[in-house]
Amino acid sequence: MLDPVSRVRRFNRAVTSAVGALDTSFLGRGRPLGAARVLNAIGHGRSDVGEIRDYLGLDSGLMSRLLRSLEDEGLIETQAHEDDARRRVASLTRTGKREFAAYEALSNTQAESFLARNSQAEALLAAMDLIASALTRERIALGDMDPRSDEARYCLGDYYAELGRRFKQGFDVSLSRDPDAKDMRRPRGSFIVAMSDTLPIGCVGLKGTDHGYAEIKRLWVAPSARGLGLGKRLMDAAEDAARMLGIALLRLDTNSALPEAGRLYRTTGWREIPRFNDDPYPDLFFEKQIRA
Amino acid sequence: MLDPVSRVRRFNRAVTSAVGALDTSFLGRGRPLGAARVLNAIGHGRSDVGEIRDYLGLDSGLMSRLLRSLEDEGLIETQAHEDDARRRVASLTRTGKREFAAYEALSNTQAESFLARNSQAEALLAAMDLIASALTRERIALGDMDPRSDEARYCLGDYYAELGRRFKQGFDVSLSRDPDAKDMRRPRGSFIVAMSDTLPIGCVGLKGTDHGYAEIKRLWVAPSARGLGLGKRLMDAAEDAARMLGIALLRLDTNSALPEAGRLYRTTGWREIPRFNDDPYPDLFFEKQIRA
DNA sequence: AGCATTGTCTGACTTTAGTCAGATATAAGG
DNA sequence: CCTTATATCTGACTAAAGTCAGACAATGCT
Repeated sequence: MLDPVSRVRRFNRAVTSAVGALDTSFLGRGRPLGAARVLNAIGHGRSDVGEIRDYLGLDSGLMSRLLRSLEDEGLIETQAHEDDARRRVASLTRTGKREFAAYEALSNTQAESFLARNSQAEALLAAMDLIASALTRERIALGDMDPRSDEARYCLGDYYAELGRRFKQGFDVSLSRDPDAKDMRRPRGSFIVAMSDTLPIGCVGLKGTDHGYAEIKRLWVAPSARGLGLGKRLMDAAEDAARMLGIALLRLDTNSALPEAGRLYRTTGWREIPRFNDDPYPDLFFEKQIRA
Repeated sequence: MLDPVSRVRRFNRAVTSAVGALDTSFLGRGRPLGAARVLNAIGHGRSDVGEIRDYLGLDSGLMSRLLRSLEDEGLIETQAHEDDARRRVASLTRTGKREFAAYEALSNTQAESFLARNSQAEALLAAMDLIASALTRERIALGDMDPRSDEARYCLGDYYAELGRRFKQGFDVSLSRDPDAKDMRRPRGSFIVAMSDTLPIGCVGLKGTDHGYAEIKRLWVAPSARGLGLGKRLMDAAEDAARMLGIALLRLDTNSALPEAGRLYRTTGWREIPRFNDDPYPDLFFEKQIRA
C-alpha cells in the first residue's frame, strides 16, 4: 500500500479518471472525440496532415475521413503543401477558429476550476511541472530554430530573467554582447531549442565568429526540467552542430554565480582559459577542442 | 505559456499520453479494454456486479455482455448473491487469476520502469501523492473500520512516526495510553478511516469509556492530503458516530507541538478544560458537548 | 524516361462501445 | 397476496474507431 509502485499506480488511476472527465466534456460539443482531437491539433499549430497523423497515432484512412468531416462542417480547409504537392496542409476557417476557441475555453475552465478547488496551488503546480517533465522526458525534442522564433524568444526571456535574479548586480541585456541573430543561424552558427510537447524547456546558441572558433551562448534549462540531464544533451547537440559546420574550436563565457553551469563544463571536457572578451558579466572562460 | 492554466494543461497532455500508453499495453493481451477493465475490477476485489458497473460507469446491458464474454473465456464465474438473489457476484477462476496477474505485472512493470528512469524518485512520488489526493479529493470515502485492519494499522503507523518526529522527546506508544481496540469498535466506539481510492489517507478513533463521555483519539491526516479540509471531515464523522451511539459528551487530549490540531479544535466548538488523565504526552485537553 | 517511393484518399470491411426497450426474477412493504 | 421497486439479462440497434487493400498523383533516383 505504501510501496513506490502502488503509489505510482494510485496516481495513474486518479489521473485516468480526470482525463476521462475532460474527454467527456469535449464530447459535449457534439463531435466525436477523434474529430475534436484533429481540430485541436490543427488549432495548436500542427498544420501538416502527416504530422497530425503521427501525433495522434491515426491510420491514414481514418485521418483522411476525419479531415473530410471537419471540412464538411466548414471548420477547416486543406490545400497542397507548397514544396511537395503530395502532402496536404490543413488550416482553420473563421468558423473553425471559433470552434477551436470553444474547446480551448473548456480546457481552460477545467484547469482553472481544478486550481480554484485547491488551496495550495503553487505546490500543486510545481508537482505537475515535475511530473510532466519526467513523463515527457523521452519525448524532449531538440531542434534547430531561428533565434527570432517565438520559442527562442521565450527561452531567452526566461534566461535573462533568471540571470537578473541570480546576479547580485542584476542583468541588462543591452550591456552584454547580445549576439546577432544571423551569427546563430546556419551557416554561421545554430540555435537549438528543447521542446517538451509544446513548451520550450531549454536552449543553447552556437555563435559563429570570424576568429576561427565558435562561441556557446545562452545555455538555459527551465527550472521544471532540471535534473534530467538536459543541459548535457543541449551541449552535445551544440557540439554536433559545430562539427557539421566544420568548426573545431569552441569557447564560452559564464559566471561563477551559476555553479551548475561551471560544473557541467568542467566535467565534459572544457578547460578554463583567460578572459577572451570584454563583456562585463562573465568572470569565467572556457574552451574545448572538438574532434570529428 | 507559463501561466498556471497552461501548466495544468501541459500536465494534462503529458499524462494523457502516458495513460494512453498503458491502455495500449493492456490491449496487448488480446482483449478489448472494456473486458480488461472488468476483469481487473474483479481482480481488485470488487465482486458485486452493480458495484463494478457504477465504478466503471457502464450501462447494464454492456456490463452484462462483458461479463458473459469473460465467462466464455473461462476467466470468471458468477453466482447469485447469498443475501439477495437478484444481485450477482463475480469471482475469478484459476485461469482468471493467472490472467489478472498478467495485467498486474504489466501495470507494475510500467510503474517500476517509470521510477527507474527517474533519479529523483522520492520527489516524484511525493508530487504524485499530492496530485492524486487533490484529484480524488471529492471521492475520499470515510468508513468505519476495525482498528486492527490493515488500513487502520497503516494510518496508526504513520501517525506514531509523525509524533516521533514532532515531539522533542520522541514518541513511544507503549508509554501512552494505547486504547484497547474493542473500545474503538461498535458499540463502544468507532474507528473511521478516510480512503482515497485504495490508499488510507486519514483516520480518527472514537473511544468509549465508562465515565459518561467518549474520547477522540488518533486524529491523523496524511501529509499529501493536508489542506483539503479532511481533518474537519473526520472530526464531523466522529461526532456523527458518537451521536449514533448516543454519546453526548466528547473529550480529547493533544499536544501544543501540533498547532494545526489545536486550531481545528478551537474553531469547531471545542473548549479547553483541565487535564483529565495522566498520559505523559498531551499538554492540552478539550471537551465538546454534542447535540442530537 | 522509367521505376520505386511517398502521402493521401476511397471503398469495404470488422470490432468495440454505447443505448434503449422490454423480459425475467427476486425482494420489500403494506 | 398484491404492488412496486430493484438487479440483471436479452435483443435490436447506432455510432465511433480502427483495419486493410488498392488507387492515384507527385516526387526522387538512376
